[in-house]
Amino acid sequence: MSYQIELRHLKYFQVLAEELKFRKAADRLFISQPGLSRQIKQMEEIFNAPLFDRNKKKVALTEAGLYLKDEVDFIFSHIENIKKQVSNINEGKQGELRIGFLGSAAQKIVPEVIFKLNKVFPEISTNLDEMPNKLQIELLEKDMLDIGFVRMQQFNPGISKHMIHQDTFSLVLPKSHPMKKASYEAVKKLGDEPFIFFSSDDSPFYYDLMMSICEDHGFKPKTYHKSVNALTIFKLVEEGLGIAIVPTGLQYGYQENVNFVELTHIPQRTELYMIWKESNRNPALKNVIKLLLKDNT
Amino acid sequence: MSYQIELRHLKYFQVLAEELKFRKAADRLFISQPGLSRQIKQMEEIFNAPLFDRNKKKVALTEAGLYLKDEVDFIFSHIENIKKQVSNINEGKQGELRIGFLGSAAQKIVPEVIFKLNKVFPEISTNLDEMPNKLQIELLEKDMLDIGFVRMQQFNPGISKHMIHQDTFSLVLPKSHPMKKASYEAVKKLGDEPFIFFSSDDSPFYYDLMMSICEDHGFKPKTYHKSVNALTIFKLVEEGLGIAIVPTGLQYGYQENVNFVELTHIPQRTELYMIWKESNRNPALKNVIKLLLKDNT
DNA sequence: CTATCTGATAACTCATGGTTATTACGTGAT
DNA sequence: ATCACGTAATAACCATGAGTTATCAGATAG
Repeated sequence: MSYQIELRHLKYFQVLAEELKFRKAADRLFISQPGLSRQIKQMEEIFNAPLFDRNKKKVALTEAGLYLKDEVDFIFSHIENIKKQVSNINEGKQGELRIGFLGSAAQKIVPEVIFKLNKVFPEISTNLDEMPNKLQIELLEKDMLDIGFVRMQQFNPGISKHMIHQDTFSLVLPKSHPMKKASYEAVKKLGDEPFIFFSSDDSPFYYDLMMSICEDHGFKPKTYHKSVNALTIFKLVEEGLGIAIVPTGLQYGYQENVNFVELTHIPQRTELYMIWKESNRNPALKNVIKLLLKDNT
Repeated sequence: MSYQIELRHLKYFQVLAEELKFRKAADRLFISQPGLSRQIKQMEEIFNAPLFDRNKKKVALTEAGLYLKDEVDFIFSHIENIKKQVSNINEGKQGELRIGFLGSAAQKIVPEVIFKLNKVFPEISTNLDEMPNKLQIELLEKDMLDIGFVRMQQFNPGISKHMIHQDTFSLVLPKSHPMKKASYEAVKKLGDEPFIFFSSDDSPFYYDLMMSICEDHGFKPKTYHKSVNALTIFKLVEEGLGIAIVPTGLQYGYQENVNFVELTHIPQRTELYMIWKESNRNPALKNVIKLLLKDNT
């Protein structure tokens, strides 16, 4: 065992694997091309396997190199997290949780969870960001997020879920609209009105659910406007551009300008899940999960 | 950002964290004590946090250092696995699976699984080891095992399971024993006979299940001999030292010297689970899991 | 109060990562 | 062809910093 592998090697490998050009990679690393060549060569000796095919024409990753690239990316992202964590602990915090959540959970549920969390772990700080389902999953997978709050049905393997809240849907109507809570009869009556929905791109499942409500009542909604943002939707309803169906929980704080009519009788419910990645090594997360599982058994 | 962290630092830290003595750690690392001192100091600068308390009296890990130790151990074990994996891929193998299994699955089930596996992934090599439940879990957690075959009920979080096989129990009786398959009446009849069981240490759940069978029939078994090993149990039965209850699947290959009487009417069943750690990054494992989940949906 | 631990500091040296200069080979344009 | 401009590998040199030895300052123990 002549040499020892170092992070330097891995960093060089990582950049070269991205650029697939020694010159370009060397420039990005602020070293000379021969220097990089030598280090990569050394690395291949250590691993006892070629990592790049040099066909005099092109530099390409070998099978082994392809595998290694993923792992190296993982290692560096992991080390980055460790650094943050160490400095957190050093500053007296137990750790930091990076939390993503849907706008539709921002009003009531997420604040409640954070409040509870803070009561039990006052030394854990949080970093909250509103974002759509899809992005949450993506960042979770990359270890760039610790906890997500999403509405969806299917989850990739390696993602754990815990149902936080089940909610009915509510109609959102302009103040001027003839239908009121008291005079409510049926969704069917609204078949001709234009609907405003959440964008389907970010959470197709949620969109399908909305559609199923309308379908159950025998009509296909006309949709002229979509938005990812609840406030925007309310604004549009307020302006008389259409009506909407949203999770009932969203009404907190918005009752002034629009009317809410809860649809308790229809079967559809929306479930808010707290999700996290099984393999996430953030110790703060581990504590939270432990607490969560103890609470609900 | 003055310096860059290197694996060297982490290795030194790891050893010092174990020894908690600069001299001793330096000796183990084959470097001089001042060299180690300097590298650790540098490391603390990089992390911007003290990792050791030096009280003029004793060297001890700080809170942050304690956390880091775990992570560093993880990183090195991970890199070790990566090295093996890279050399595997380089040698044409898709990868290697380290598989642990109970003796009671060795006869029929594990070979069948391996056979299927080999048909789909001939380039994945395996490394099979018989071991008790407990050890499998332990090695799995440490990423020293990829797949386990266990009989148990509860699993730690982070461990995934998949039921492979459900089996009835069978009585194991000496050839000379009056009770035969044909003449079978009830387990109760055996209340006075001495029983031979699997050791309770390694799988308390399994032991409890055995007990419940006897309990259901109104007796508490007398047990003089225990063993982890099925063959040993059969041998003891053969020698007339008692009778046993084992998963029916175990009889394959052993019918010569003892009689098996399958207990189809009692409710107890034993379930063999294939288990793995969610966060295991072995790509060969990922392939196998994917196949497994596709098969059974 | 000495003998012997401990870890930190200071000054030196030498291995090796990174450098420049050069070679060798490919491609594409003229 | 051959010239200009790519690519990466090789060789020889340089200089940074990891590891060295020597020493110091406290703590502990006989």
